[in-house]
Amino acid sequence: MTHMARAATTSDVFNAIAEPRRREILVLLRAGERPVTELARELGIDQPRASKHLRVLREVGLVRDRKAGKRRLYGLDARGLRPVHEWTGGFERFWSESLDRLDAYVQDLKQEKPEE
Amino acid sequence: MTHMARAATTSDVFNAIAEPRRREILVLLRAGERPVTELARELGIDQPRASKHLRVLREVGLVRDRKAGKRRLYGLDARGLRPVHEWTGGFERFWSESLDRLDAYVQDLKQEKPEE
DNA sequence: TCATCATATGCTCATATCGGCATGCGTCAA
DNA sequence: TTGACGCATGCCGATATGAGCATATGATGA
Repeated sequence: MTHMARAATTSDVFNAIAEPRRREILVLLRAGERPVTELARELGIDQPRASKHLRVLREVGLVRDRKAGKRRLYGLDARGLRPVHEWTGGFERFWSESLDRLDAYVQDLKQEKPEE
Repeated sequence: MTHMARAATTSDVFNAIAEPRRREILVLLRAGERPVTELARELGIDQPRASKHLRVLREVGLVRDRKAGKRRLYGLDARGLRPVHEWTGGFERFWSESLDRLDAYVQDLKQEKPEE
């Protein structure tokens, strides 16, 4: 406990979607529920890997699963993505409203003028 | 090289913002440029840590820096957040348009698996 | 009960990080 | 030139993962 090292990630949506495969899974699930095997096939990865990614997604609440006979269907529950969308949205004015401001910024850089 | 292990993360925006501190830094920078020392103080962390996080943010292009005399001012360049905002936006209909659909879904769950 | 299909887990290896510290480097002012 | 100041890095320790494989668990139907 002396060294805290990493910050325990897999229980937070931001980290869950930091994994490319997991983002792919979420995208695939927009088309509807699917069993692990099919997802694995569509992603081109083996079943254990797919299951593990799904587990992470389930733990953060981005997917839900339900048994369907011998299989287990995974479905999307995108509500957890809303906070991410809103957080990034908080920066919208910085990328839309100010292309000119960015230009000005670049000008400042060139002039090397101190300010604050 | 037989084992690929992890997928090289810190060169992608999704991973950059998966770190809480880094998100805090971006938020702070919305108020304007700041030198590392000040950011560190505002975050309550030491300077080296702040510098490292800023480095990651710089590498993915979310912040820019410019020398200002003895100091180095870091500024926000949120353009890189736009893709994240748009990606999550692609799931918007799944969290807004269908609260009722979700309810129905939950009902199904309860009926098939009445416990746990 | 048993064979089989569908999934979830357990383990090991190789890495990517993050936190802490100590230290190197560059800039400015006296 | 020298010393203080502001930052960036290097290194080490601890740990979270992800890939790969092998195997345990569950559920189904004969």
